[in-house]
Amino acid sequence: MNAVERQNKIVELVLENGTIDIPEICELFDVSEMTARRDLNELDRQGLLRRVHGGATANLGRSYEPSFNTRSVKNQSAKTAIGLKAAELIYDGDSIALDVGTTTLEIVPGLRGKRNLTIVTSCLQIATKVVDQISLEIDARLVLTGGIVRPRELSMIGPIPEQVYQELHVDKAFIGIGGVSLEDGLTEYNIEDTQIKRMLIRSAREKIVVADGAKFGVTTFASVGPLNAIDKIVTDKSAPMHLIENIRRQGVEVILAD
Amino acid sequence: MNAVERQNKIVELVLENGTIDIPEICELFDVSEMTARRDLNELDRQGLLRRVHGGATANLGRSYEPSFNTRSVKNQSAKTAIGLKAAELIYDGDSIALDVGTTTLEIVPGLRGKRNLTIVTSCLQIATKVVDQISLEIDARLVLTGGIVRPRELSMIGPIPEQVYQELHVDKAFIGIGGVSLEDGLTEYNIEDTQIKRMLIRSAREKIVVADGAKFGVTTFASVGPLNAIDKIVTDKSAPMHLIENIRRQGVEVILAD
DNA sequence: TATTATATAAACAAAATCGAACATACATTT
DNA sequence: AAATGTATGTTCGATTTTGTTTATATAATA
Repeated sequence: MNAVERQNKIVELVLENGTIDIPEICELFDVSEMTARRDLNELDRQGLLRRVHGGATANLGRSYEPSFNTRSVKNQSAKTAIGLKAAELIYDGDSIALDVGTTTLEIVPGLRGKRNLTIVTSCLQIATKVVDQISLEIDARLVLTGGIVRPRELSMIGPIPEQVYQELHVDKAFIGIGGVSLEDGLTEYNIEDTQIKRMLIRSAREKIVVADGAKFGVTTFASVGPLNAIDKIVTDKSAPMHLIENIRRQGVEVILAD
Repeated sequence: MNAVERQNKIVELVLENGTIDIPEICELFDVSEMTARRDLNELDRQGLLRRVHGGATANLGRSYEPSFNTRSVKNQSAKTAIGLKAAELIYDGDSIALDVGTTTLEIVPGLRGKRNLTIVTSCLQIATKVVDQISLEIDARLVLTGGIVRPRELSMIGPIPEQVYQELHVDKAFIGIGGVSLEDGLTEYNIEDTQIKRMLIRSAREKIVVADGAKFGVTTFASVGPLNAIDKIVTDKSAPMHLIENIRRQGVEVILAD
């Protein structure tokens, strides 16, 4: 077992149990305390966990966003279903923007077979997936916003994408979000994201949020906008029914994936 | 069992188990450690897995590499050497721009270990490779220009990258090129590329062309600029000596990789 | 607060791993 | 047959990772 493998397992364990301590690591992987410490320090540096005296804990504060890989596992099947359902809203010839996120990423497989799309995104991972799965020349045109690449999300931020979104106009924007609540509207983990999401929303004729049920009733760090800033929400049946009803009364169409 | 066959099996195993180590390969295929290492290094270079100390781990999300790969096996070892040599021109703290190309792509491995870099590129493939190989948060900041993604080269073109290059200024630009000749200077296959390359050259304090020997004495379709628009050329020993001498006389420093 | 137990980082040592250089074997080309 | 090219193995110094020791820092408890 090499270092990388061991560190991955440590992260898994921490995410599962919420915490880990040095002796536990020593025993599990048969390494010295020093190695265990070095691993934890490195993982803390990478932001994958939080180092504490004697061990480490999961890194799940309110303004902390779980890293892409970690997040994508959670609720995966719901997200896949939501992504496919959302893709049904896209027609041949549409220009669409795909926001950063694990749910928006799941829209990509649903694009197969659609013709003459223009896809705008500020997420490197989505771009890669589009290139992998779609025949670009014939069926789609891919536009990247550019910007400073954030290491974990592989999203691009800064003045470049803001300016680009200001100048581009798409038919439909699909927006990923950290939390959806009646009181606080749409909220996001990261303040840098909120600005881009706002521009994205402004640049689109139709604004569609994709969010699995676990996001409902949740408020995260930074506000993106009120609920009525958007037109539709695509979610799954695990979303609380009373919240859905309430959101619908505010004029937002809520679509449920099965 | 030949090398290719063995390497295919290794990739399969890694995809299946998520990881593999050197002794495992030695035993399974009855080869020396050195061969196992060479295989893993080669597969890492191809992007089929990620090399780590003691073995390799799976590398997801890069399945578009092979198509690119088949195109560019030619002069690969020369390009690798040129890339490494060119990387030696980069110092800690530098901001650099990496142009589209198979040779510029080979600069990326040479960036390992350098600190505090800012890397600007309009090539999706280079971006992916940087993300895979460099520890972004600490060692480098990656900026993508954005733009319309060209299906085959995975480079970005159009008004967005032109504007971005106009507004950014880097210490060193590394430029890939289709042909270098005394009469016609620097030329490129594609007219869309020339405009971007010109902006790139203008935005950099030091302009460095990377080109294997086969590009010398060659004129392709569209002109990028005269030879004296650049400061240095990094190439290999297969470049015709009389041309090199002549280029040097024009005040362009020519660096030979071994 | 003072004391004790535990955890920590730094420095050094040991082990594993690495890659460069060269050697060998075999196939292909000239 | 000779020359060239390719794949592989071997050796060895360099590098990376891990372990051990020790002085210091931190937490728990009296």
